[in-house]
Amino acid sequence: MSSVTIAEAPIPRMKSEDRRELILAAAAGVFGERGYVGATTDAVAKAAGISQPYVVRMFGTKAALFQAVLERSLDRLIVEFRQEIADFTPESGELHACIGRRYAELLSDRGLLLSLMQAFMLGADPEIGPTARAGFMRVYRLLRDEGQFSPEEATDFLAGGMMINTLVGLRMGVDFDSDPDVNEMLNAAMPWKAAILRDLARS
Amino acid sequence: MSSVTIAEAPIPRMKSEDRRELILAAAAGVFGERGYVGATTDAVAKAAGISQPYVVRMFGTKAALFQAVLERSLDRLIVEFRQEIADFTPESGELHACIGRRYAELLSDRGLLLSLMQAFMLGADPEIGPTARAGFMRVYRLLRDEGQFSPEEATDFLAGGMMINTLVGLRMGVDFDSDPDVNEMLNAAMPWKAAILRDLARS
DNA sequence: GTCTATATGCGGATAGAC
DNA sequence: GTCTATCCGCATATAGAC
Repeated sequence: MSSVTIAEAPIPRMKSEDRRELILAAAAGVFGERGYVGATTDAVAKAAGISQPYVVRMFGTKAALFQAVLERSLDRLIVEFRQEIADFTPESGELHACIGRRYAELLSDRGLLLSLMQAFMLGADPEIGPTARAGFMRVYRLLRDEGQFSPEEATDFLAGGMMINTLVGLRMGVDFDSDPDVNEMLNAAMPWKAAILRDLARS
Repeated sequence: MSSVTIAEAPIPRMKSEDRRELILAAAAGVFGERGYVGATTDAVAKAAGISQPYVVRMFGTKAALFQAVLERSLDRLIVEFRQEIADFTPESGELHACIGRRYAELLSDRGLLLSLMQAFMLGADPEIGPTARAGFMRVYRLLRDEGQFSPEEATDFLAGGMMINTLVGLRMGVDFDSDPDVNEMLNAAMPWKAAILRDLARS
């Protein structure tokens, strides 16, 4: 009979706070993969397992979503660096090497690094530009003030980071490591653990 | 009378070869500014002073246009580097510093560096990715084989380049140099001529 | 060689039900 | 809290005239 209760479609409900985090994580991946403009709210929605209008509903606009992703990525980066600085003891080796290792570990969330890098390319955008510049300087100041880096040490460190970001952006190592030159280059660029990048790359 | 010859609208004709170069130059700027997806063929057309369909007509598709821009940017970069290596004499100082200066001068065509960098972020794209990776390796090999850089020297040099590209992408120095930290950082990142970047930035 | 007009598809955003 | 349906604008690409 029509009054029989049929198994209802499982509509997963969630506290909007949790849902928000879920969307942000998905969005970081999509923005990192396709860039700000190339990413669609629909792709984010699919990655988060919800409907496209709901993504927009939660953040108002795609631009606002991107800003939120950017903020989150930066916060997480800074938390990691700060903790490495706090945990640091002279026996661990050199501080910049330790932070470098920590940075390399962040590669496990490729979206984090790439969404940041995408933002760094959008300096001309009137809304994103200022946020991106301010974010970059936050990292610089952290290294200098809390990490006791000299300006030169800080910029050298950042240069290495931008190099790694670029290599991640290029998807180096994915299906390219048949070329011995690539491996030579990757090893030189990341004495730490080119291995890690290689592992992560297959995805 | 209707047969009187009125001054006709000046329709500038050109050899398609010249027109092609004109479009490529305009496109490099637009792609650099807005990214591959964000750039519109219409914006390129306007920058080149022609109609949108004509842009498409000449290159077939937007993707093909981007590939052409990428190729052109890389070729120009490599020509510059190669010449600097050829002109090099021990009295000029250190080779990597000379090439660095040459790189800094390329900043005058911001589109060149930025369109390259945009391509480097598109490694996930099935068409652009391979071209971008191959291009990056071309530069690496040039430094190593013709410039006699060790792998470590080459990657360090490239890291500095990626840092500069990032700063250009961020439009650092444009309306941000009221912050003394920014100037400190820029000076550390580019002992060469932070001044040049500053000049170029206003545009 | 270059344009105008336009077809077509896609993506962000809104309305409103459940 | 979450969905379906849908509007609307924009951008690539095509057709075809000059």
